[in-house]
Amino acid sequence: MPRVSRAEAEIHREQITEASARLFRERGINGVSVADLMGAAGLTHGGFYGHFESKDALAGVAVAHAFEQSVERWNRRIAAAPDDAARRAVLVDKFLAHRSMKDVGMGCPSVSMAGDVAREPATAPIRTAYLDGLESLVQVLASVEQGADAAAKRAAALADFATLAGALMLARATEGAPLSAEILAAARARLAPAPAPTPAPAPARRKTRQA
Amino acid sequence: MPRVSRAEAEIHREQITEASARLFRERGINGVSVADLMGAAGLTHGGFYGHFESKDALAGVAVAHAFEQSVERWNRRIAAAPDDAARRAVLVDKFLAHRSMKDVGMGCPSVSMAGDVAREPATAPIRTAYLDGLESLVQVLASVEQGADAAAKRAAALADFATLAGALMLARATEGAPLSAEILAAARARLAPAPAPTPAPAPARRKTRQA
DNA sequence: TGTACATCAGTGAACGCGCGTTCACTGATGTAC
DNA sequence: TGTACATCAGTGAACGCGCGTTCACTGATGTAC
Repeated sequence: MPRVSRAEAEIHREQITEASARLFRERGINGVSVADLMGAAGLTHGGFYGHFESKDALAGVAVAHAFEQSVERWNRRIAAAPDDAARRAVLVDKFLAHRSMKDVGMGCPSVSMAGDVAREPATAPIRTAYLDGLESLVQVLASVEQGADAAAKRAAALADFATLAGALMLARATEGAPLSAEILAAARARLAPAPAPTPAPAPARRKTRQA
Repeated sequence: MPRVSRAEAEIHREQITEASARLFRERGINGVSVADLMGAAGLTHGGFYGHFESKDALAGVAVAHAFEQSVERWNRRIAAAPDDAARRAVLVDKFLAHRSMKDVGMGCPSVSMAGDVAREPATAPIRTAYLDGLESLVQVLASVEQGADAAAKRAAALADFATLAGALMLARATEGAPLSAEILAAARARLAPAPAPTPAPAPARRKTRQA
């Protein structure tokens, strides 16, 4: 059915973006074909170039979208906490959760896209998207850090982020082995020495998304 | 010139392994073709399957080789230091050095291969190679950590490793932006708060390799 | 040491396949009157 | 509101290309005598 309405076409564009944001995180940019992405929106591959200039251009849009989702999620989480210490704690706790490690497609793109981004040339759209997205997340984290001044809070956020992202990356690469959970636990202990760890298997309903 | 001597064939196998260990780290497994790898050893692509069962099998061998190089390098570095604090400091310092970030092909495979490894199925040879290699590096780091007992030293090593690997990953993905060096500096400050940072541009000759 | 022959490391053409991108075409949508 | 026509979202075949892997072949190496 060719020539759908403009409203429908816009919905299609959003579906392609949404599916790309998930599939690129799960399988990497080379691991997903244009036909896969269009198929995820119920379309055939030929129409792709009516929506995006190239696969690379879409990768930039998709990564930006994934980071926006993460920033919104982080802001939602810290909004419910009473003070900065609790806000930082909830971000750490969710980021290093087992569920976070498993659901790559909805997880933080700072980890799942880092390898792809590092290998792209400096001019690729995905690099700008990644840089801006990471900066946004770092600022959210810095806003809840303890510190004498803004510089100290930012430095704490950067070091914390390195630990969080590194732990998730290593845990995923060793998934299936005991070492995987060991890494997550060690990072959790390092970043949140005092309070309670994970809240237990959860009683009733929970949100589906993560870090 | 077909049918070279067995000694030459063994050298060819080592050259393929060596080139793979470098190129896979730089460009990822999908970023290098069998023809590229054979070409790096001065051969044509057809002979590849006389040396390795498949590209996947080679990836396992190459990653294991890369980790072995890293373990040797770490052991060489700590051998020259007077005490455990100095040993840990030199490992942190070299891992987070600017040169370490730039030379992906000779850098630690725990960072450069993590993305590829995480997306491979559980049965892929590269997963076992990565797991064993990472475990070896963690043990080297644990052996120079401060701690009440072996468990505490291992936990410290795992948390430190997460910070090191995460910082290098994020710095590479943001290379070219000020944030990149900022991340490395924050991780360095977190892991080595007291002693001297980088030793300065270096006076005379230096080794070529890194983390 | 020398000869005869089997072995096998490497060659290069060929295989089937999937990819990103292009393009002529279709027919419902959107618009001008 | 109704009609006529231009627009353009999506289709599916086709393009050129590079990939991992296979295979018949070559001729120096390695070995048996």
